[in-house]
Amino acid sequence: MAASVLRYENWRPLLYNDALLKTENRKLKTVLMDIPKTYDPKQAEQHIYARWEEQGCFAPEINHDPEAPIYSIVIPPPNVTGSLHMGHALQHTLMDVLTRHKRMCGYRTLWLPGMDHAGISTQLMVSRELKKEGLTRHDLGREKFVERVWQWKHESGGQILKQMRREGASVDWSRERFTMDEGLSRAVREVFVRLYEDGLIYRGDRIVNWCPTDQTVLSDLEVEKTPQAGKLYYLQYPLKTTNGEDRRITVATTRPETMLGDTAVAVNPGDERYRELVGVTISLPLTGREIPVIADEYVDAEFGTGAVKITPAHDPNDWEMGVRHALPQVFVIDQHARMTEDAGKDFFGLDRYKARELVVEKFEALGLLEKVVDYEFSISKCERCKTVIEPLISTQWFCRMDELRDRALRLMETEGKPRFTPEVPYRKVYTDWLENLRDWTISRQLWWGHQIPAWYTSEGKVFVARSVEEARAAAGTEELTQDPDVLDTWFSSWLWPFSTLGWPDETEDLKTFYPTSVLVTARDIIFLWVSRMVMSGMKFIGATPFHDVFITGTVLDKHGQRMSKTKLNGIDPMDVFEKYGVDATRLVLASVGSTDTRWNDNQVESYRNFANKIWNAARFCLMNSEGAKVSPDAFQTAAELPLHDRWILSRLNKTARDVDEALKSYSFHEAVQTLYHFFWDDFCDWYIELTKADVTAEESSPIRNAARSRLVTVLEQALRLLHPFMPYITEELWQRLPGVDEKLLHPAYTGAQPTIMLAAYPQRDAGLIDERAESEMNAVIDLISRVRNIRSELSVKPGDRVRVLVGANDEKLRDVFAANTDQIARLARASEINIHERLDAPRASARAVLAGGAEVAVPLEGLIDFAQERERLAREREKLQKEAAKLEAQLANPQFSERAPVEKVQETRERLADIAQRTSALQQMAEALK
RNA sequence: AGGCACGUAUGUCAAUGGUAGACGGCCACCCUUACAAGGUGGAGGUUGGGGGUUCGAAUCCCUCCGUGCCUACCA
Repeated sequence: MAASVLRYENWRPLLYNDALLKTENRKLKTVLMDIPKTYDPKQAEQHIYARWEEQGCFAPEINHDPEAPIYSIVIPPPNVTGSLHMGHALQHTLMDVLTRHKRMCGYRTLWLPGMDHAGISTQLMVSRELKKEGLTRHDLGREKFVERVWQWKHESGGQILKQMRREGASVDWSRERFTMDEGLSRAVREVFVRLYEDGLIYRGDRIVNWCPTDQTVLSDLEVEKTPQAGKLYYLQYPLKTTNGEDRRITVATTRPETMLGDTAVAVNPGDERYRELVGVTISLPLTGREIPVIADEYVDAEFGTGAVKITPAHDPNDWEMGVRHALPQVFVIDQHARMTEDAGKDFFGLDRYKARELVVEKFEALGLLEKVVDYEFSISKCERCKTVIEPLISTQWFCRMDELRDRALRLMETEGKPRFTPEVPYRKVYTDWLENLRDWTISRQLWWGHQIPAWYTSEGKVFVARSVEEARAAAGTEELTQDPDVLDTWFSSWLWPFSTLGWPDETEDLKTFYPTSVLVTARDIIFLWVSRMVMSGMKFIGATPFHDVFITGTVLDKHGQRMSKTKLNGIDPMDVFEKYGVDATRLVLASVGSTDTRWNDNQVESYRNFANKIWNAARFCLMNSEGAKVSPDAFQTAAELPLHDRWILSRLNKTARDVDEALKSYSFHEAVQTLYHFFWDDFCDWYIELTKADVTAEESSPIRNAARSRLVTVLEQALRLLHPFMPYITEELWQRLPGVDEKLLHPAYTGAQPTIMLAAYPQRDAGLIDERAESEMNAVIDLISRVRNIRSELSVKPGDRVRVLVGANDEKLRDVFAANTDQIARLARASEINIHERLDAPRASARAVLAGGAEVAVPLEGLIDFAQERERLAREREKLQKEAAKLEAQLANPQFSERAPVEKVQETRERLADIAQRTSALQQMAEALK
């Protein structure tokens, strides 16, 4: 029976139809007792998401308030090849928290999902599949290959989107985008043409990072540098002398094979050792070529021998020097990293590393190898396939960045946009990088991607156009060949915030949701992506693409290492969901926020326990919910409300206030802490316990039902506060509360099916924050805690009742205790509470001092060891005296009272006075024991 | 090499220059009718070392040690 009751679709009408609510069905409690004692996250995770999706809760259209403020986020598009890792889970959690929060606040909310076509990764992935069939992409040809990639995408791409559903990500699937969609491709072509027409895109010969495996150029940002233990070879080059004298110049190199392409040796112009050699000719060994010695400031006289071999065709720095000195370029290495014909017949066709060995061998044979030393240097590798990069000269397309860069920098300077969180250090990181920006190599020698919209005539004349038709018209001929290269993947990603909204058309979405509210992303793509989006946004829309940028921390493994596929130290978020539930995992991730954090299962476990605590608190409320109803009126009888009710209202409103402020400043950790403590400490530990007496009464009565209604009403508010962080459990429970209906929805969503995700997020009501209730409640809590403390220290059996004697000078305090004797007696397990102005307790009592100077005694004839008890009191006094000493020293310092703010001095005096009072009370108690 | 962070309880992390906290773990006692994934109570810190500024420093400055990240170059 219980199992069917718990089904989402049918349990609510079954339990809470009006008839049941009216008739006080006795069976209700029995049925509800069958709610399991532990929360099973999987059950909720299975059905709830689909329901939200079916009802269209994620789309901004659900909000029908024309005046609603706008909140929008575009997802950093994950690679189509990717599957969910911790970094995604972290970002998605934060974006979902923000989105759900704003949605519940009545904003018209859009969180737009989508994917990136990920040029190199995807092409590699499909090529690898082909390899299994014994094919290469060249066997298929370009068209068939691209078709095959699309097929792969449809069949197995986008795993991550399914996983996002499990995460509870409230993205609008109706607006899902892919960077290779027709719409986005059109935006890419439009941007390319406009930049070309503005003279910002050009084609030219440059030395570039070439990946010999992937057969494509890579941008600097796609290259990773790794330290490498290698060798430094000292090669001697004979100088051409008129008198036939054997003179040599020694150069040091890590890549001897490139000497075959040397066209000069450079020295620093200020270097005395070589001054007279500048201009002298060298006969380059193994080649028979003659090359000059030149002088250039770039050369560091301190390093190596102070003389550098120059290979303009195969080294970026040498290339630049070659340009400065008009040196010839000799190509000795080809695109497959093999030696060319120009390297000489001994080397032609050799792999670069084989060639290196052979060069060294030959130098040694010639007696020109001076020495070889061990040397550690960093080597450039392809980020994707880890092949060592070969710098090569080739014709590529470039984008000039100066103008774009300047606008982005000005935006930061004048408006402080985008606003980075954490501002330190990312604002500086961002601007520093922009200031040193170089031109962007945008062409890639791949097949998968946006083919460059440039066409060539048979004479090689180029026409850049939005379409082949446009190009033909411009060229006046049908005989055009399109540039075979595709654009860097980032050339579509950098348009993401507006291309996804329909640009270049002036769509409603673009007008409504651009600029987006915030970008949540990882720090390693601040340059690759964030800065470029700002530049494109400024250029093409004239406005920043996002107001805020939140940079997440990194989830590390337990040794503080980055999680990575190669290290196999990654933790799969899906496994964690499976083990602890999505909601618990989300709390951990929300707590991570912007700090680097080592992953720790204990943390998830503790939040799993928290979810269970919520479950059981709700279970208790439901078991005692006959005659109760969630209602804003539950607290309307304000004047007569008991202390604990006024107190929980105050706590609730402070919590709403604090969570709101925390989220405003992206302090996710603080928001989680606030909610955790409110729910567990305030609501469970105290409120439920304090209201239990009324709520669990056997017989129905107006008092009982009112107390029950207040209880479920507070619970309902708490669930709403928790919802953005823990969407599943809150929905699961919310649906079961009595009296939950469409009236609880935010006004912007009236008419929608009742769901907590469209309920109004609790806003602080300053009028309900009640400092007096809080301080009175604190006094009661303090008293109960002290009695519990005494019981524990003196090993009083839990079942034994004790007498509690209270002495308080303050009449108001006595009134507070008097008004709550039943509560105190119940929670402290006391048989009676006697409150007097002065404490008058039997000698055989355990005593304690409360905050505010009240005293409490628990008579324990036979249990008290007088000496031990005196010692206990002495220890406590000692603690206080230590603190008092510190405060006294502070006050004794004349500088303190002179320079510290008046309130601080006053506060210190009060604290000291309080301590003095408590100390003397403890003293008297000790006396009483003699 | 330069730059930027970080270093707090046994672990993971908090703390506008003003009483150093939370969670987990640990110890003791309790299956008290929402919850043992729980309850009650408790132990545990010269905030990496040293110096300085200040009435007052985990917080600001200097320095050393350790860790991480970024950028550039390394012929």
